[in-house]
Amino acid sequence: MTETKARRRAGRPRVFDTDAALDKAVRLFWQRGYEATSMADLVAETGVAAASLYAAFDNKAGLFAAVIERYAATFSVHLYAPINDPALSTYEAVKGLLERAASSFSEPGTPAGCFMYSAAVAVSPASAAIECLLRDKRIAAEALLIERLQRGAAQGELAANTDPAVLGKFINTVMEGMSVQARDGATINELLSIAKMALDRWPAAI
Amino acid sequence: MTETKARRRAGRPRVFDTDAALDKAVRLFWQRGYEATSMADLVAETGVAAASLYAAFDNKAGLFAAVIERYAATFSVHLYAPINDPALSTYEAVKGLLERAASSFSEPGTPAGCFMYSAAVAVSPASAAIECLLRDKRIAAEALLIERLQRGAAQGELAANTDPAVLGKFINTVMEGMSVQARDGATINELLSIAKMALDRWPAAI
DNA sequence: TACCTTACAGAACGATTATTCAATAATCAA
DNA sequence: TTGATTATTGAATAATCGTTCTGTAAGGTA
Repeated sequence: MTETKARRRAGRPRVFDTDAALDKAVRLFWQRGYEATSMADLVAETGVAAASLYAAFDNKAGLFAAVIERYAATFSVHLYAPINDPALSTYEAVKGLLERAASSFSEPGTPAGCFMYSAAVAVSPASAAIECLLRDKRIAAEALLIERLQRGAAQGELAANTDPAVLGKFINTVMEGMSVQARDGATINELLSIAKMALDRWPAAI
Repeated sequence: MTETKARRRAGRPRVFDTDAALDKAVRLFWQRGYEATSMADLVAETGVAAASLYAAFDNKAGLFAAVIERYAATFSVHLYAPINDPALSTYEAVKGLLERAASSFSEPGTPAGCFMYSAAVAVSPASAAIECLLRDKRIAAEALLIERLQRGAAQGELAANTDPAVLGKFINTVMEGMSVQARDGATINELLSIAKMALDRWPAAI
């Protein structure tokens, strides 16, 4: 937590709420992707003038980077909470992750699927850096999952012949596929059946 | 097969090879997606003048529609061949599908992943029809897989308590996830391990 | 009060977008 | 050879892209 009573910066104070604007921008990039979202769209949606957005975020790529962090701090934190919950068994943690994916990917109030998986999959060479930002986040999330599975394996929660790295990649793959399914209109119940099937034959220790 | 010696249309004959141009366009849209691929890019890559492309395909959306059919007639046909092969058991067919996905999604000569899953996932409202074209293809492919599983179930190849629709959606989800994994740099061996783990969930009849 | 700093609003920027026009070229049927 | 039809080329179209400039407003500090 930064100090609430922080020294006010000199100059005219910012009038627009940064997080509120980012929340609007998150929805837009989430729905349309990076390249298909124009600065004009962002200005219209946030109600913040273009020059103000540039002053705050440098350029479109900078705004997108801030949007990624905003999404991570809100939606991703909620999605991955079971993985970081020490009270849960490894199986419960993965089950919780997939079930949250099912509900969150099909949540009516937000665009379908996961922002990290849809916002910049295929992109022009000029925006390759943008694609990379999201790819790094995806890879980091997968690593987090694999680490959790490795801890579980170390505590004897997984069958001895199970490779946590492969299992983690598999779970992550199913989740990425669930995002595509959600984009194509899959209901929460369909997503839950998919998650259930992925959890079937869980390689528990004997 | 249309007649080879078809009556020549009146007027100046087309000089550029339509399929060759479409093959180039496939790669471009596959790599960059619909919106991030400009007509200028397509002109540079195919070597065909803009006006000629418009004469042949009406507009960018029409060209993209032709590109979809070209991809379906080449890559998709190869990918789904095991599903349509009556000599294979249901298990062998699905195994063949997933293994072809693993190798084709990581094939060095082509963009990573599957065109149908990456070329237009998040798109501007103006191009919503484009997104729909691909979604319809994805849903049709899933239906094809489910039909194959239903035939297998009817022949007693699946466990009695297995819902072919759920199993098909699960297999399809894994394949969609594998496309994202391939885009993020997964090797063919990693993709094969994922496919293997999905097949471990296979509900064979007792 | 007078500075200094930052943020605002709106117009303007050059570059790029998808698309079309006008002129010419190549084939067929007569 | 003449006319009809279609393709090609290269320039030109209006609209939109991300970005920046200009002038003014709103806060601090002295």
